[in-house]
Amino acid sequence: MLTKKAKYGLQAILLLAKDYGKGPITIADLAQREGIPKKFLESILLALKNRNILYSLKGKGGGYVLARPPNEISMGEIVRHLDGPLAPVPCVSKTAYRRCEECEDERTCGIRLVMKRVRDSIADILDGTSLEDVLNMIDEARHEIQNRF
Amino acid sequence: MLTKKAKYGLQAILLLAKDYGKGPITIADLAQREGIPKKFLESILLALKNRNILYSLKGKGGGYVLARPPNEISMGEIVRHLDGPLAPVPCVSKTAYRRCEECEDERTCGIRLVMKRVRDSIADILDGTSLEDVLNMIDEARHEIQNRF
DNA sequence: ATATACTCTATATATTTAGTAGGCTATATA
DNA sequence: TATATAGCCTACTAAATATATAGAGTATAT
Repeated sequence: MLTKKAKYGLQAILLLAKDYGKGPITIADLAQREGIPKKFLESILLALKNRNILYSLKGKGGGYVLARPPNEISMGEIVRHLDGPLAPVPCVSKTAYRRCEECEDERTCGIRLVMKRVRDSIADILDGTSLEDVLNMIDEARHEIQNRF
Repeated sequence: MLTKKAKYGLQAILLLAKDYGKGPITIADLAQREGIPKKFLESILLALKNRNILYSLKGKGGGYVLARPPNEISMGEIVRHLDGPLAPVPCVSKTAYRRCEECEDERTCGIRLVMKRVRDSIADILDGTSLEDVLNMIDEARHEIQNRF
């Protein structure tokens, strides 16, 4: 399950992606528009900045902007940085592998064999979907709704 | 991330699947063989019994058995019952749908559009993999290791 | 100078996870 | 029918994680 942290982070970053190239947006503005506690969002955006997903400008007229264009930032990178590894068990994680202590032979662990498929599938989707892709998906969904009437 | 609860449950249930048809296995036996705290496993197996995944026999010679043959129990059913919905956000869950309060229009929410794909993919894998399938995967993995030498 | 806006450290609260303790109930079998 | 076996049920607790909040500090545009 996505935590609020990741969800808030994604909400804010999608606003930044939508207005990419139009200058910085303040934390206060993002927080208000999405109904996110300001102080909480502050710490989330800071984390994303440290990962070089966002860039910030201080002082008047300042705020946050994407550090890279929307097609160069994937959903996977964001979720991983805010919620940790995508893998359901650490022993199938590629970015944060950790052995299960008790596991006698990892290669023949049934749970691992299944969860590896799950991890690969999640990673394929999230790493294969950029912010630009998401914006396009939203547009498509909007058009579909229009065309129904 | 899978909780220990789900992991322990899966470990125990895979032992039961392997010896399906050979009579009941006690909690104490399962706990010892997998290094699981006995009392914790007790509550896990009870939950699986209430879901009609396991069946139990009391008294001497008693213990737990699968309530159905291994090909009729899916990984998805087990994980859902122990850890809750597979969906990363409640608004894309089929078994436990819940609306996001703040969300203005669910149909055009970017996070939802992406997470729906993730949910469907996880559900396809876990609901499409039975305990029998897992046992077969383990066997295949064993043979692969053999054939390397 | 001054207001704006991000940065950093510390703290608080709620919820979930991961257990533990102990008595109760049903059953096989001697 | 006594007894040991083995699951059932209720309650409690400790630790970790999630979800924030407070307040002082720092950089910057005007």
